[in-house]
Amino acid sequence: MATIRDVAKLARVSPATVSRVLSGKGAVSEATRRRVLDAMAALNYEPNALGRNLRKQETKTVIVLIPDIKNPFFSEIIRGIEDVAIREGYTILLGNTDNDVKREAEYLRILNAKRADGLILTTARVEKDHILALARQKPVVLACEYLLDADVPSVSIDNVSSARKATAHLLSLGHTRIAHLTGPLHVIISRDRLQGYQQALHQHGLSVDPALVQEGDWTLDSGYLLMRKLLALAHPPTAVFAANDEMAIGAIRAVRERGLRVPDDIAIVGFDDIAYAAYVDPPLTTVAQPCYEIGRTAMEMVLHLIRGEPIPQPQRVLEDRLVIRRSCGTPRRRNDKGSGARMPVEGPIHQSKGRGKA
Amino acid sequence: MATIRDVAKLARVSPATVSRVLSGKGAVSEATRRRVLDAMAALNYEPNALGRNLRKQETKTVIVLIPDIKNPFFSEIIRGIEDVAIREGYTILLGNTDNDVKREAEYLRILNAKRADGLILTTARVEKDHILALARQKPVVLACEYLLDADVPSVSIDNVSSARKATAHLLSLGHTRIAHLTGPLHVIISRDRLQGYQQALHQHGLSVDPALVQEGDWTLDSGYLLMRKLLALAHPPTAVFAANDEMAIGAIRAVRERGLRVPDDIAIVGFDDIAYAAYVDPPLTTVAQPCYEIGRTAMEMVLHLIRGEPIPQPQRVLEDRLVIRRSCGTPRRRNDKGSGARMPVEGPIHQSKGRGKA
DNA sequence: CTGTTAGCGCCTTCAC
DNA sequence: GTGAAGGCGCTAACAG
Repeated sequence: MATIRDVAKLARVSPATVSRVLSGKGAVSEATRRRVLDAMAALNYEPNALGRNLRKQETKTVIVLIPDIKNPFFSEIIRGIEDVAIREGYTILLGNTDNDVKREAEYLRILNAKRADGLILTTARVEKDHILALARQKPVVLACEYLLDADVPSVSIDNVSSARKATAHLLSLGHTRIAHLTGPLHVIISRDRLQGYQQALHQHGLSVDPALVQEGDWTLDSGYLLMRKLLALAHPPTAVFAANDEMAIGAIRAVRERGLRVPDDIAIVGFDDIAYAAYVDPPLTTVAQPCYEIGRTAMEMVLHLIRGEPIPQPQRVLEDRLVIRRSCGTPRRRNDKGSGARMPVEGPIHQSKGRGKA
Repeated sequence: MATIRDVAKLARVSPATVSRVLSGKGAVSEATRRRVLDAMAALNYEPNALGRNLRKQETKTVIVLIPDIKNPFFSEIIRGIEDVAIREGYTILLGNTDNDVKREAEYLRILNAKRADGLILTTARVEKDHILALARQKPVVLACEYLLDADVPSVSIDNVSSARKATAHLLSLGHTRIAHLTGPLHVIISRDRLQGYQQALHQHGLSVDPALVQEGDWTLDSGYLLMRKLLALAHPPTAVFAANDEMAIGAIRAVRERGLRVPDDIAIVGFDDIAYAAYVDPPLTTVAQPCYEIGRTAMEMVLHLIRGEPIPQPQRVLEDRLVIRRSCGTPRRRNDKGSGARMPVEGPIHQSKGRGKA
């Protein structure tokens, strides 16, 4: 492979001049510029990033840590991140940690070894203090998550209010025995959603039945398994609010296997509005997060940090939206009298964002 | 950040000795080794990868190009790749190209700029000659895909025979009007699956009705839309073989919206066996690809290439498996007489592979 | 406008 | 067993 010296030699200039042509900075006469360009073309020259990286002490790379690449929710965030990255000449180093703290640590070492200029963390498991310490020295941004009492930049939705909204929706349909399938409770957003659920019940004068709160791990399987547990209860719930769509979909299957129907026997609400939510049967009522937007914003934030610019709004909270489909049905008959067949508003099959084509 | 010189100074040795301790190569007395280690700890030293990369002309990074990160099929492949990568001290640079040739080209440039040591391509759009040229100079491996008459290492399943098998299954249930939802036909695996579908029909003495073959783009939406088209036909099909699960799931929704039932009115078979396949209603009959295995193998292959070792089996074809669930039902009544209610064999809800936990 | 010089941090000879 | 020297490819500062 040709180096900058080879190009310089062929164009009969110094390496510095070639570098100037390359970067576009510094004055170069049109004539020599031509010569250099020709030489580059002739040698099929591609600047070696390794030399440049070392010299400039930067890699134009950002690490993105996600706990579970199989969750489509994260795919969409990654798309948002990557679109901005590409536009700005950056590359993303994907770290799928599978919820393994050791693997997370591995990627943090890569950051420290200067292999990347910044880091985007989504629902990480590293300890708060560790993140804080890291964020003091390196560009770090939290996506979908935030740190209490800390000023690490973050983008997310208000999970408490969203969960409250979702639960309130079930309450408004007449449900009083509402279960909640939580995410792993060591993750703050799981706790936030749990809190929103509790708030909604309390506001309705209801108390929280601990038997109806089950901790899952976001997967289809855990939703399925936990729902079976709930159905085995002496007093099973009439509605379920799952902390993400995958668990909700798993729950639907469990309900159906039991010979019951959604929403007639059990109403279900999910969270995230992944693409499948509109395609399962019945289509899932869920809280739509602006995933793509979250990704975009997170990437823009690290970029600011990397460039030493101030971040306009370091703690960004984006809007979510309750998408009502069929999985929670119409208002529930209050034990005896019907309430008329009101058609629920149906959410869109999908929202096309970015450059997706049907 | 401390450099190797700082450590050397503190340990009162030369940088060379520190380097020796770091790499474990070259003899160092136990006493000085201790001193160096202590100095490293004291300074919280982390070797700068940039310097090392430049010196050694390697980055321990492999680029993985995928056309669509939202497709869960690829997520699983990535997991396989990453697990091997981590184990071998490599990192993956994820390139989600969204089927954009320009974006692919961008990532190939990164490879040429020495920012990565190798490349794994999954169903890429770059021209064959371009890939060939690249593969001659750099470690390149194809996953899920292969190049005709070329010796670029690849791992995939035999898509022709799998598709034949899937279609034959529908034929064996008594269907004769079987539609096929293809992937984008510029991708070789789409053409292979189409070919398998055609072969099965021919072997059954049936001809292919062009109206029943529709080209999609792997997405839920395209499956939905194409199925609507098929249902609008004067003679709609009684069965559909979709080239992937997402399109199959989209198709199910279209069928149901039309007031028809799966599999009673229309039988559906998918391809890939993504996690959702077992969770939709009815659970999807599909061809299970060993995604994780494909990923693992692909990564092992690039590593061989990078290390200049020979690859045991450069053209690897892995086993697939038809997973029979409920979406294609029991043998079809031949117009008039019933055929007894035979229960279909039900596939597993999911296969747990790797370190996934329920 | 262009060339020379001097490293970025590391590893690998080659001496001793 | 250890140190000194050189250079991977590039760019920034300084001369001219």
